[in-house]
Amino acid sequence: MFGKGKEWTGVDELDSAILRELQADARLTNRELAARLGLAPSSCLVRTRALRERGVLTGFHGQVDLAKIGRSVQALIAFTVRPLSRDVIRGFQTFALQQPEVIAVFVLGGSDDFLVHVAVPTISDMHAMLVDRFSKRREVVGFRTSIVYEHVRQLSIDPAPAD
Amino acid sequence: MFGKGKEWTGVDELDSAILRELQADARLTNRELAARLGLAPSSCLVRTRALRERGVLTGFHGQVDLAKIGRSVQALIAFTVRPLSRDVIRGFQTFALQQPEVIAVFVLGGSDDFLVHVAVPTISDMHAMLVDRFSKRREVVGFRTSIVYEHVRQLSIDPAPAD
DNA sequence: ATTGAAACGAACGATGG
DNA sequence: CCATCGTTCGTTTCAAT
Repeated sequence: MFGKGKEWTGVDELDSAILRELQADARLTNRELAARLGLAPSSCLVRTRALRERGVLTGFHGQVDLAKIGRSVQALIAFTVRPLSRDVIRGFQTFALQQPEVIAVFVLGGSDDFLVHVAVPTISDMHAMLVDRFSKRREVVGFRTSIVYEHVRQLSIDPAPAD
Repeated sequence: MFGKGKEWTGVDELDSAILRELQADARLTNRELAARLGLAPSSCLVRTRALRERGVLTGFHGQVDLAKIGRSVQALIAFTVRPLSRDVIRGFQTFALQQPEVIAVFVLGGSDDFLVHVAVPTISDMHAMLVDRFSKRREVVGFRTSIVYEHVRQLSIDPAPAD
């Protein structure tokens, strides 16, 4: 009927514009945002708040340059874990997120079970992390490491076009 | 000598705390941030500005719930491209980032050359994107798609501990 | 839904401790 | 680094449309 699944929440052109601007710069003042949309600050505030309350906007986060905080080496590590039960998945995920080197964890379907994005000062820190902590976990039956030379994110993700 | 490579920029405990708070909530007011650190607002402002000017803090970004903007299906796609020249790498990366489904691109070393994170409304949109656009590129010699069931990011990344 | 006006709070530069 | 003042600017509420 709507073609977007049950999570679809009406987001009109104005909402989209708000999302676009705030994804690009979370510190835009409400006045400036309103001015860019040709809206009164009060109306703009109502819409932005509604987007947060509906859970469309989930948060605002500062970004740091990893190299400048002493984490120049990035990698993606694909893990296979066994047995593939809910408990094991949850346990590994929790463990991974507790490691200070870990930036993000993807839970996957396909040939690998997890992809873990890490940032460390040097290659030997990565080796130490893998052999001393990750491969000591009993559920880990294998992993493959790929160095990340570059990581670029989209400045802003648009809502999917209406069908 | 310093063990952190040439990008190392002195970040003390107070700076770390600022980075931690602003990664978790980019919209903290300077006053509130200062209060949490037990610092005067004026001093806090000086430090936060310095972190931006030194490029340690690179930006502030709003986050959206992908499902709520009609992009419920996420995947990671590993691409192999040939020949592996600078121009080809740059060209593919630029192309990928222009696709509205693409959230992020990783340039890799190892068995795959790129990892592309995408979010689409449905599986058939993903299929269409791959066959109609990505696999038409001459440099693409192969790819593997893994579904993303979950994607969790660390709330805050700490500076690497001093050696 | 959107608005304007008014009250409140925050940012910021300057000064001096 | 802290404190305070003063100006400017932003936020938020609310009655009205």
